[in-house]
Amino acid sequence: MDFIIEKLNDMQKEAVLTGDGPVLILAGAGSGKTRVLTSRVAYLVMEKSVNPSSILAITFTNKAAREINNRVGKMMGGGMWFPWIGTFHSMCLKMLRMYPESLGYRKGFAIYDTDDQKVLIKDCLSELDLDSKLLPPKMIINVISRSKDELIDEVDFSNKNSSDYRMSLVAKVYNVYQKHLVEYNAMDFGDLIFNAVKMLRENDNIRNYFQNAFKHILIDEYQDTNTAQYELAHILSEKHKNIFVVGDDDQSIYGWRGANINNILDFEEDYPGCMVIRLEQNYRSTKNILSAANEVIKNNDDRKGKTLWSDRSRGSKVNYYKATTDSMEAYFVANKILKGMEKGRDYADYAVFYRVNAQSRSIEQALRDKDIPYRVFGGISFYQRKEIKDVLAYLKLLLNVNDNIQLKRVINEPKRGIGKTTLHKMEEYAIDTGSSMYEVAKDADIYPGLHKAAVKLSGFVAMIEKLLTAAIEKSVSDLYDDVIQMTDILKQYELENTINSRSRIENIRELKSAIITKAEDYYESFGEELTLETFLESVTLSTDADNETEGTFVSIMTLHSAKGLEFPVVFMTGMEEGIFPSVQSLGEGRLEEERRLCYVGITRAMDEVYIINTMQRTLYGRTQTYPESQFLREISPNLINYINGSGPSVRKTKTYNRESFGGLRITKGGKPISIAGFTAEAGEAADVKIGQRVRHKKFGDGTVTNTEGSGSDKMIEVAFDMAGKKRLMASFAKLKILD
DNA sequence: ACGCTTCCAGTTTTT
DNA sequence: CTGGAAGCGT
Repeated sequence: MDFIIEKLNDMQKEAVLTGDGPVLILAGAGSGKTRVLTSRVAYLVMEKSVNPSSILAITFTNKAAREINNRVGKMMGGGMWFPWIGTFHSMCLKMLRMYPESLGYRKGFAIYDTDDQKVLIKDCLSELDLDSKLLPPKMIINVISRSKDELIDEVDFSNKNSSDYRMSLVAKVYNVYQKHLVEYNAMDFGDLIFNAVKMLRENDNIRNYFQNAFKHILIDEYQDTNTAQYELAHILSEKHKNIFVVGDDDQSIYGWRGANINNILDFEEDYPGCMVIRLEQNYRSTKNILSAANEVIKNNDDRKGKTLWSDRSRGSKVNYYKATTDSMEAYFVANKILKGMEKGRDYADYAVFYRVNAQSRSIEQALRDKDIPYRVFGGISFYQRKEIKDVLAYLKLLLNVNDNIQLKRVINEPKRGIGKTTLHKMEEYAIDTGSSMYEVAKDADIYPGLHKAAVKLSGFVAMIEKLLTAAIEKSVSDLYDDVIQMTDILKQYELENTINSRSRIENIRELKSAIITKAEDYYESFGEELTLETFLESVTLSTDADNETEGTFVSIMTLHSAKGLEFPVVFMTGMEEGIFPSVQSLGEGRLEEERRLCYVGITRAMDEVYIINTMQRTLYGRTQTYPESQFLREISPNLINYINGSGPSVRKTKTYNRESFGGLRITKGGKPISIAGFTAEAGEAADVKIGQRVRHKKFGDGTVTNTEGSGSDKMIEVAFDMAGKKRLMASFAKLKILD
């Protein structure tokens, strides 16, 4: 154990060795958070003789969970099994699977993803005769999900929203939606946490059992927990009070998804007498990069406050490049990467970040053009693809034939001549008889409205029945073969024979490899054959973020997906007001979260950062101009290396012809006539920063766009509103600083 | 019931 | 620009 402790700095040691009771670790970016967490787990087991099965460690991704498991295993020489390391969702699922009846569920309940939710919501809308134009399913899903995050059930929601007509309708949908979920024996993602809390609250025995079972609770990324997760942790830790949370309020970027930053901000009040330890030494970035990140984040009010420092060298300045178009931006990135490769860099050293997935297109194009291998992270994951979801829906249906949502997805996929009229009738009969659509399909010939479709329906039923037998007898991968073969799902794509359809076939084939790999892993870990249930569960709870970032390729991803990763060289693209920060966040006053996102981006970099914006961007088929991001101006110019000091904006500066502009009177020709009460001393504005508005006697008002050099040689570049761009000697220019 | 056309919306997304 | 959904004609 000593060899583990030796490697830690004082603060990390304190964190790892701290005694029982609540502990809050405020761990800055790159401060060795995972090392602390894993060391703590190893310490508890090896020094404090804590049983691994009484440790509950919660992470936000499966990847992080795996990493902790592996690292702890390695530290302890392997062979130790931690049954309770996982994500909030997987841990809750594990608890719920033990006592599903306590909530009126049956064994083997299904998990609904967003797609399933959407279908079910639409069903609920039509059942209630509500217009999906007035109440878009997406919005309803959002409202319901946020409510579950806040532990507001359908009854509470209805009571709270009785005055708002629209919301009272949503309340109705929420109610019917929950009813159907139980009926279909299914839970959505939000239910997993919500129901776990409910189960613990309402059942003394179950609560006591888990409170006793978990002697130590450790939570990673605590800043991104929502209210339900907070409550879960609170209940579980009530008895032993050993709650050890690690997080960084400055990296809370999932507020829009229900994360409650107050969980971390108020930890000290919620857990009186808790220990607070700050990890402020950053082992990742150079001093310059860190300073830039610190300068940005210090503009936030809603934070605990901490300043990261680094032992590393100053390093190079933060590079700033102003491109003309998004395509130029992308080629700048590509060329920089090629140059770096000549100097001995590896493709894997590079990451390109952007605010929205749609921005990846131009980046991808430039990289492809320059033959640079890359990989896009996030976006539509493999398991979200339509063709994969179709195959999975068949498998899910085999787990529960009464799951109408899956049945509706596959019954006419591929086309079997079963259309919506038939489906509508089946649905009605199912409601009338209180059975499922599959039961109705089985007895299609006894229902008057289904005579015509009866033959087709019985064909479908016969196929499913055969597959049901196969599901009992065969392994998941053999069952997959049967599904593909009997449903003939590939045929339509083969006939289509387009690039698109061929890639769909490839994906479906790829699914088999995924099944085989999972089955092998499972056998290795548990010595048992992978069950269909376990397979589907792991698929719904896994995401793209679990993918490996190692390899010889450039990683390109959204800033959100970048959290937790690090790269020697980072490109922050699209640093434009309206893109990043996004218009939506500006409109909703959610600037601080955007700024945290910027902080996350910069702190991913080890050696070099390139911040890029462009004057013209084509997004969603619309070309627009955006001003540079305010975050850029928050970094002081002495930390920035301006790659192209004067962009083409010089030539583009227009001569305004307005009567009055910025307190300046001008004539038709654009020449100022007089400036009332103007006085300025030479050198008064020697320390101006980029973005600063200044006034010049001759040129009028303008914005500082660049500064170069220092001391008496310092040059300032100012884009004057009327007179265009001028370069001035800082120590001589008579400039007045404006507010 | 199906396939073709038109229309529309379009952040971020660890589960 | 692009994918998905709704609408319409066969």
